[in-house]
Amino acid sequence: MARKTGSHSEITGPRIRDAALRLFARYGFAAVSMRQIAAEVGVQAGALYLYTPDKETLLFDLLKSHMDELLAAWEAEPKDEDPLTRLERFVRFHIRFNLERPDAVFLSYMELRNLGPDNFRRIESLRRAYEDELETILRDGVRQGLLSIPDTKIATLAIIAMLTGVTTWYREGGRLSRDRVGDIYWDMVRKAVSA
Amino acid sequence: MARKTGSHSEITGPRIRDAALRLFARYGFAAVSMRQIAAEVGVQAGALYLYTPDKETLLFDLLKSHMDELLAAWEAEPKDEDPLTRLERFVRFHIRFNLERPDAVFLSYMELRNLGPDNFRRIESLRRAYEDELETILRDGVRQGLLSIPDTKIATLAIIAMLTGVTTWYREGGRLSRDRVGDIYWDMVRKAVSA
DNA sequence: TCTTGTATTGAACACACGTTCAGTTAACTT
DNA sequence: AAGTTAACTGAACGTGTGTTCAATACAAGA
Repeated sequence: MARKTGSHSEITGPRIRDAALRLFARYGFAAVSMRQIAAEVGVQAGALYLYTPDKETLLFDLLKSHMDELLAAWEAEPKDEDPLTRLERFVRFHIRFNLERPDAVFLSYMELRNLGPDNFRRIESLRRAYEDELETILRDGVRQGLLSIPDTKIATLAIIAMLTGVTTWYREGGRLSRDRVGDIYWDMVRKAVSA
Repeated sequence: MARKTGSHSEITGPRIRDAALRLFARYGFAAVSMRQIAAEVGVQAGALYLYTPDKETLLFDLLKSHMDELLAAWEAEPKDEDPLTRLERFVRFHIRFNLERPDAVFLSYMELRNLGPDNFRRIESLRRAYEDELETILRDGVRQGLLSIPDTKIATLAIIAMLTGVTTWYREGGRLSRDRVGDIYWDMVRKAVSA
């Protein structure tokens, strides 16, 4: 038996990535076997190797895609003049983007250690590029006297950690809408860095 | 060959826990084998089972001990009257305590998913107890008109996420002392929740 | 010095792992 | 209708997994 009716590369490839993302996020990279991923897709383990050279590359591609999408989506946001408006946009953007991809966010913050040194560095530099976007906003705000921040680098990391934490507790259909969550976090961030 | 000179249960036990904590934090629970832990201690894998019934219980004991220590250490802190002073104490306490145990902190936030349902619930309820300590402070502050917080539950989680994030970037002997880090975060937290 | 009990070894168990590949089938091309 | 190719199977490879346990070597007590 081989090649079931109606199966194609364009379908199986994404399905493998989807299954891997969900399983890695739920159980951890090392705890998930290639056979589990294959079973989820409805295929034998060997077939996965038509789509990825090995397991680590599968993880890397997921992380890389996530970071690329994150940076591209932020680039696509309108560019405001006022640092305070830009900061508000960043806060709401980060929450919205992360709540739409909780699995990818979790992976990105938890499974970097399963990457080899080279792959690790590539993801890290994308992450730093994203952090720099926020820090630039904060620095501009300080320079214009709109914000008061003892250390913009730490403030950057603190704000991102705080915002990213949303994914750990937010549940769809819960007490609060996404917009309301955005309002609440923006209130805290704005006050935390205000002059 | 068996039982090397000068080895005792009181020594091997803690050494196993130390090695397991370090390895689990660095490589992840599932990625670390009992043989690796044993090798770190200088013992054969079978010997570990004199100290733990199985691998998951070893992880659980590490997480449980960490949470117990965390709650006990917070209990031992002076109890202030003023909510603002209590909040400042909490912020500085959390940073100080976590920076002293980066491995245990990392484990506690990353490897809960490797616990069975019962063990998971036990750790979760300890975590919730700790979060309640902070939320009580925030609520008292709001009630006395000292703080302005749209949602104390979210503020609790946001503050803890922000503070815990310190362990991901702080390096001993780096640009900032621990006290300075405490100052910076307290500045941000105070402003974020101030009336 | 001899006995007793504890800490540890080392081999074995059954199973699961990531990965490879010759073989097989369905779909596409001509 | 025949030939070609892409998609996938199923079995196998060597290695590693958590865990058990009889055998053993040391330390302490009498």
